Amino acid sequence: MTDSRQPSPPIPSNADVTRLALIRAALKLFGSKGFEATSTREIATAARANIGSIAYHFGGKEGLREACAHHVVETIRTVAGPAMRIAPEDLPPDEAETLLTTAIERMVSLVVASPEAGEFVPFMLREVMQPSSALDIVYEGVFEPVHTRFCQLWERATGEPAESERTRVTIFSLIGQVLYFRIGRVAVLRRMGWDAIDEGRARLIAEIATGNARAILKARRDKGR
Amino acid sequence: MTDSRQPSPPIPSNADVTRLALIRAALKLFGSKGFEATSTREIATAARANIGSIAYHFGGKEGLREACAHHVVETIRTVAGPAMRIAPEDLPPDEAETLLTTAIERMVSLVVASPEAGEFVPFMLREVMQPSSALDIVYEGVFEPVHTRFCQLWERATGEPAESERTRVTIFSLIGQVLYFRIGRVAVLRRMGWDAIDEGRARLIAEIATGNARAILKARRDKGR
DNA sequence: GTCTATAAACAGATAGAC
DNA sequence: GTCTATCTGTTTATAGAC
Repeated sequence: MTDSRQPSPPIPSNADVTRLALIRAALKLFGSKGFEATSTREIATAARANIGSIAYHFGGKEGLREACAHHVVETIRTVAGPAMRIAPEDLPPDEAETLLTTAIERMVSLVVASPEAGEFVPFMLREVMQPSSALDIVYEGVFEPVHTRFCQLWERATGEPAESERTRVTIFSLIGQVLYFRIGRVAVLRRMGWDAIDEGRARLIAEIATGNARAILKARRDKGR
Repeated sequence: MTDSRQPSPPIPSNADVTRLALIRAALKLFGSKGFEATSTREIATAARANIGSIAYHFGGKEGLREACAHHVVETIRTVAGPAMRIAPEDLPPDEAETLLTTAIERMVSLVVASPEAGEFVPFMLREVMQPSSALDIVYEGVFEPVHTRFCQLWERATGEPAESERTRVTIFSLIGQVLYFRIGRVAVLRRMGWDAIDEGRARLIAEIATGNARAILKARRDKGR
């Protein structure tokens, strides 16, 4: 009935709609409450589907978790892919620095954004805190490529080898300073006396995070001489 | 029977031993697996106590969580208390900077240390990720005082007001860069090709974290002129 | 205080009607 | 594909013996 054979943009079938609704609801609940704390009934209700549909589409709760991981990877690949593909060779140091700070700014937006895309981050953070079958998917699909990319930009900006221990650990510290604004969100809100992180506050955070990165970059360059 | 009336060092009764064993086991399990994913039976077995003892001593699972929070606060207060009480007034900038970097080094040891004290950190991070009745206890007992302390040292080192938005956000970024080595531990291990974080690796992380702090400090001081 | 038995609620998985 | 009824196991909390 709804089948019109278009090759390029596939028309979402009725089943696909249910499937996606389940993934979206699960992603949100897994991220905010945790996998074990979320019941399949809760997910089905939030997705306006029935409990049986989880078993039908994903084989079970664990399968749904993995489907969520794939969905996160695919979505991030779509939005961040183009920027990731710019070859780092032949980049002058100051352009590499600009790309790096821009990447940090984007990360702050993603991490701090309340709804929509921001749901991905808690899910991934929980996966990495408590490795499961879905960790490999998000690690290889997001963590590893993003970290590697940052390391390459760092090399172009400072001259330090991208894969040296020092560079890799430094990049983790740079990423960590941003991610904490999601993990410790309630502590941040309470300590700052904020009720939410609006755009202006997100800009302040981004400004400080990129400022930090530039300061560290500068210190390393000066030392390298 | 075991009651010898010594006022200062109270002899631990049989009940106190069970109580502490339960808290310790729960702290470890809540931290590593999460509150909901941990069953009371599991805790009782790990503590070599019976299930009923949790209801008896803490009223239930939720009460045990709060007892864990109090235990964490008390322990941290004992070990970090003395350093926290050094008055920040009249501190010359370079001494404030030294105190700040020393505090970061200690935080790295605590965060990266696998067993013992390191069990506190995952517990607190989970609490802050998913606020519960125990969050207030750890927030007011640890998060808030530590953050405030860092802000005061920052003021002495840079001249920026301790309670300005900029300072408070900066301190969060400084703390976040360290905490991520616990949250993203498995990602760090995998990306670094490490099987564990031994003392030498912990020193590398501490060196980079303190180096970052000094670089940011320097940039801010230069800008302030 | 310790320990066991049990109650009442809830979990995820499954079979089968539609 | 959707939806419901049900099975089986597990959960926390509780009552009561010792």
